[in-house]
Amino acid sequence: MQVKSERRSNRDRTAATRAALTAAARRFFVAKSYGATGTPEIVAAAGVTRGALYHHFSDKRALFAAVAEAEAAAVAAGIERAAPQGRDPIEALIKGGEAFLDAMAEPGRTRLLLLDGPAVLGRGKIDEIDARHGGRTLREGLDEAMRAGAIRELPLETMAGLLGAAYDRAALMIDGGHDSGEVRAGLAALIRGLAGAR
Amino acid sequence: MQVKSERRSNRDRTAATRAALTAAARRFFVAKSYGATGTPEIVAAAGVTRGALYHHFSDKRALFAAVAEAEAAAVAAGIERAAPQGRDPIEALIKGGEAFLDAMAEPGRTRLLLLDGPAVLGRGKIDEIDARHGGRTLREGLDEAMRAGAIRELPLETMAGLLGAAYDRAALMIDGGHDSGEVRAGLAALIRGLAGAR
DNA sequence: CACTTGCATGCATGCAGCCTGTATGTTTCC
DNA sequence: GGAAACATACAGGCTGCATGCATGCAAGTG
Repeated sequence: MQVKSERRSNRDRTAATRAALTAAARRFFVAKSYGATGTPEIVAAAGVTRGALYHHFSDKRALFAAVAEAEAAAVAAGIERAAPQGRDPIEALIKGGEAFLDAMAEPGRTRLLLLDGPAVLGRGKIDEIDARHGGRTLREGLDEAMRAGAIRELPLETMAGLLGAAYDRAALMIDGGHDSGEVRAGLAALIRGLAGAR
Repeated sequence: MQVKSERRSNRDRTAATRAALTAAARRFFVAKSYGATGTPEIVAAAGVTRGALYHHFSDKRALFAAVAEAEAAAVAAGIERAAPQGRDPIEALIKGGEAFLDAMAEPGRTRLLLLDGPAVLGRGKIDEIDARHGGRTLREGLDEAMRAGAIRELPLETMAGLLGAAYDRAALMIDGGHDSGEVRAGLAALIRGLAGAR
């Protein structure tokens, strides 16, 4: 009689190990922040050793980057799923923002993407991640609204950055207990303001 | 003949040591970030030992908090100094924002207050610091503009938070090489938009 | 009003525990 | 047989604390 040998392909092993590591890391990073989390507790929770971790990730930072990347992708997917693509580009923009806030309501996302992310990975890296995922939606929405003449013509990258920051803070405020309706109304006012101005 | 005995009162000693520590710490935190800076290098640069550090600060975090607090106060002082208090509350708001960006151009401030600050001290703590210093100016300016009927009536705290986030990001963008004029124009457009909207 | 006596404050040194990253083995796949 | 996946062992560094020493300081004493 022989113990179930649990034979797996290398690809499966890698995928499973990486998934276990990022999942465990995510829990700790969310609960205790990146800095206060040690790799020993991560690997213990994931059921592997530190050797496996450093085999798959060059660094503790690289592990965090993987977690953040997945989180940003999940946010973008949430927005994409809810994307209405209505006629009015202004309303589409606002709806997209609502979808973003809904997606960011998932526990831990604000900490990962808005607090620790910039500090651990640097503004540049987190901007690049954002540009590929969530921030892209906003930039495209703004672009469309400008092309349609619905809002004032202004430098796209700049406005996407400034409005994106407002949306990020909005997510943080809601996460901190601030009234969600008020925050959303404020954001809508900001957007509509860009439409009216000469 | 006796060696200059360097006799100092305890108050003076404390002030000098704390100043040396926070100054040295600021340099490293700015150059290498909070996480990558060790207390040994800080105390070496300050010319004291780790014993002195832990005598004056409960924690490495507490030392960072002292640095951030001083930085925020310096920013607020810069704004206060440049405060125009013109007739038009809208223009006053925009001018105040320009003063904020000028103050934030001082090297290291974006990293201390906008990147590491929130991650190390937490959003709550950094908000509280901001509320006492720089953010106060914005909130008061908005309040005045609303009372004067110059901009749309909206929840004050909420709008101060959202606009404050845009200004923070603006400082980061400029620090990152983004064109300052464009960013300032974008911010002005956001503010003026609030004036026009119904 | 000197003076010393006792205590608190400021600071240095040494230690314990933990953590990161790497180097080196061992097992599993291919 | 070789490479990939993983485990184990080790070196260096860092944080926070506990302990020890010196100096300022306030109160009492003669």
